[in-house]
Amino acid sequence: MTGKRINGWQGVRDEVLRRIQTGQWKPGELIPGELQLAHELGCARTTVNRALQDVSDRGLVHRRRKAGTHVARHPVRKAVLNIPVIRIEIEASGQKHGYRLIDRSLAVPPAAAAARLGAKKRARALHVSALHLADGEAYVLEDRWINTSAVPAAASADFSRLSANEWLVENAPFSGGDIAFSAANASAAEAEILGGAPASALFVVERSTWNDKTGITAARLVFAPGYKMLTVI
Amino acid sequence: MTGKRINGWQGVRDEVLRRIQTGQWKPGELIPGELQLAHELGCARTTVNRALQDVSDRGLVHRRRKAGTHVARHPVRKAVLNIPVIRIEIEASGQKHGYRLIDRSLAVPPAAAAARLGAKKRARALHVSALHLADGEAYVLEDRWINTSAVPAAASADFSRLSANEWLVENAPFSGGDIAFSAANASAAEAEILGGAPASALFVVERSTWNDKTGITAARLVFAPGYKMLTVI
DNA sequence: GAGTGGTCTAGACCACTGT
DNA sequence: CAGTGGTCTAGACCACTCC
Repeated sequence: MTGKRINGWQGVRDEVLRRIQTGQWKPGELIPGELQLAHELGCARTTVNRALQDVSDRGLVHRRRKAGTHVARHPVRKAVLNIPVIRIEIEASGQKHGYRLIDRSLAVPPAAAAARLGAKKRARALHVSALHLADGEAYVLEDRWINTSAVPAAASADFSRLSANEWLVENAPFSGGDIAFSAANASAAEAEILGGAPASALFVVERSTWNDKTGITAARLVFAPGYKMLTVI
Repeated sequence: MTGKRINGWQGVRDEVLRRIQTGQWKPGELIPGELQLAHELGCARTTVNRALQDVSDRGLVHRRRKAGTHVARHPVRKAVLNIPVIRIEIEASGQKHGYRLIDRSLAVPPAAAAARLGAKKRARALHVSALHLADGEAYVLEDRWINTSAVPAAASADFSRLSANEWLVENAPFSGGDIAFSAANASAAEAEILGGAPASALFVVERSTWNDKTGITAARLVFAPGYKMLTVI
């Protein structure tokens, strides 16, 4: 007994985090094995294993069989971004969600969008452009291409009341996707719709999703001036 | 036996994901209990529990004692951003990291920065401004305030060769922090240093970190034009 | 109160990898 | 080859919460 009270695997994790934060275990250093820690802290090895896997997931230690567990030299902090449906994001902040469909048409997407959809050249896809509002103010402009050969049902959805964003979540399951965050100067049209001066800096999110290697949709979300995306480490 | 081969808890997780993706289990629906699933898949309840916790962490199901496990109605996708030390980020992409210290001085921080540091009014803090380069090209401008009462050792670090970013990782452990991502128009000075037209849109990251409620540092990272931050879902 | 998930345990075997 | 983490198991008890 060390006199310390450890409360479950989260308690073990916190103790490990404390030893790293206080410098008791320094970067690059080998920490005791699971069995030894379990004995020291008075719990089963399984519990220590669970705790250390959590610390490893956070990037604070590296674990290798036979080599043991080492404190990371260059901890790679991980920030988890929650990506909810836009309506929910707005409502979660206590605001009223508004929605206005701007365009819905079948057309040949530009090369960049076609590539992200994995569609054939000159194949037509469904284009949906819409504005989301929070308490009546422009919030984000959604410009989206949908691969109708992968999601045929989309051809008969009208998107005038339910956004493509939300419709897809409920009707087009996906197995993976990628996201890019960047900044862009507002085009004249974007400045007109979103408000703010022409060429003002806008926060842009580009998402592609696919299901089993088949492209489903590619969206470009342009947020109104002043938007910040927040999270914690 | 169902004739299905399940390979460990990750196999169970994949099977659960498959059933959600294919719509076999629909949004809002109650899925079988752990014991029943364990029996169906031919493994121990512990294994099913491990798998379902992983699926829950991804936001695809909600679990409540007594109520059981339900498929989420509005799955909140989570994107994990890796936040490495800037030098490592540049070197990981195969480029050569360059570094130029622009300013290092003790001064009274502006109100916004002071608030993020949790410092007293009119208290002085250490200001460090530096440019990081990738293969000789401007990459990101780092503008940072350090709370010297929380990290006294910083006062004697010179930051001319090792960036404050990296020095702090090794010398000032922290327990938490927050990050904000946004877009901003380049100031004249920023355009001059980073290249690109005046007022071009720049990607901005603002970080604050603290240790046990004591503010450590507040940094504003302004990336060169065209920067994109990528991740997967 | 009863049912479900959350966690702990002790033991076992496997998988990887440094020496 | 040997040491360490990765995982599975069966059983147990606890904690929460819906009815």
